[in-house]
Amino acid sequence: MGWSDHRGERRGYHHGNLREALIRAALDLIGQKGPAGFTFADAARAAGVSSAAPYRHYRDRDALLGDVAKRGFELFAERLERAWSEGGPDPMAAFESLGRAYLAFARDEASYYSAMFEAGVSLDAEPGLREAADRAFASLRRAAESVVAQLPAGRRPPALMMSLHIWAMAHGIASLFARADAGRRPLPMTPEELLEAGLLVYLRGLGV
Amino acid sequence: MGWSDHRGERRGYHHGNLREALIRAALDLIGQKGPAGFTFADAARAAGVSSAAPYRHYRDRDALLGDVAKRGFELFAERLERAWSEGGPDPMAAFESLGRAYLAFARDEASYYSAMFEAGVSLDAEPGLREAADRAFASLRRAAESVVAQLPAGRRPPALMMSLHIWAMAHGIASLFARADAGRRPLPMTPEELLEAGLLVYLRGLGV
DNA sequence: TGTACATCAGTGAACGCGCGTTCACTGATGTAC
DNA sequence: TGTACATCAGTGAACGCGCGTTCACTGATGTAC
Repeated sequence: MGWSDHRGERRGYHHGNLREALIRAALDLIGQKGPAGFTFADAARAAGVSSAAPYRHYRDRDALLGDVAKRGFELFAERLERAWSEGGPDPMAAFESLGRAYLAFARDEASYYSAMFEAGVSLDAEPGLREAADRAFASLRRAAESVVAQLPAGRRPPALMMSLHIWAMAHGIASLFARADAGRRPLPMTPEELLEAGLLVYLRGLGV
Repeated sequence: MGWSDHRGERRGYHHGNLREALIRAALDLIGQKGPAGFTFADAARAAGVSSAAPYRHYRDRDALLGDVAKRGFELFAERLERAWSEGGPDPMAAFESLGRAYLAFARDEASYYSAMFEAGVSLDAEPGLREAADRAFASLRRAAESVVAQLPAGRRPPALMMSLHIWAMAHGIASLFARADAGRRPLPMTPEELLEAGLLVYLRGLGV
């Protein structure tokens, strides 16, 4: 922070916020050309800095990408938790809200989503990455547990399995239909409606 | 074909089967380093040929990748159709077989699956690509129609929507859990069991 | 409050490397007669 | 069946380019006294 904090402009010899600027540059470039479509040098250029400067902050391009993925999962977890909002006003409404938040994130933060799920970043690549990913998944799991708890004791499916199904369907819809992936398939409904309908059918199948 | 057809060995000045050799090289390299992890020059090297040779067959790396994706969809469609085997012996069994075939393809032909869904290849990149992808999807849709037809006329969900749900769940499970993606999440069950359970719940929700 | 000094976060020049691409060429194949 | 010739599918040398990476350096910041 400090003197270079206004709209990210350079102010002198030191950038002052290069780490953040590199993250933003990486997100921009992912948005333009996909997760494989940029280099360390590109990121430096986009941040308005010499090609040697990024080495003060990241070991290499993969470390930068790993940090982007980590921040993505942190943001994702926050968004999902907020949407779930502790199950209120009632579990079904919270559940729908969670699903919409999932797709909204995949669309609005498409570059983050790409770095998290499509860039081939290993969860062990960056300290804290796996924890951040776990935290995001925990939101889904908590929601599943809450729904399961509504069922009579004899007919409760395993909440873990249920949350994996929900995650798979949401991720499947997001990556097949909800990305601006130039040339994907036209749908008879929006991805949000598709996911909502899918989750309703699934929950009915569980007896909810 | 002809004189260089035995196990792909070079036999003289002409390769004789370079196109196929480049495809195989691309698949190998995707398997080793991911869809972004190889270059046109790498493919030439792996095929045992000078770096100028591939230009006789492909405009550039993207054209090669596009061809790989197209062949992948063709193979995928065949496998799905064979698994469905015209709905026999009964629709539910055929349905399960289809699901297993989906995951088996994603695992056994991981390089093809990558080129098809993770390499960012546009469906318009290569003539015939979209048609091949449509044919694969048509298998899923036909299966959905067959299951829908078993329901009483008043309670038939749209088969297109149903097939999109099934595709999304299968793709979600394949890409989140069934890839050897180094560092993914441990599961309480196999991806096949997870998909089978998910489809059963979903179908029960439809009233099947 | 001022000064000296350590540390931090940049610069810019340099390098080796491999990629993409073109080119004139050449060996092998196919075909017309 | 043999020969001449067109075409095809390779070679290998060359090039310009941008990337990754290192290095000695330097300007700015923070802090001890």
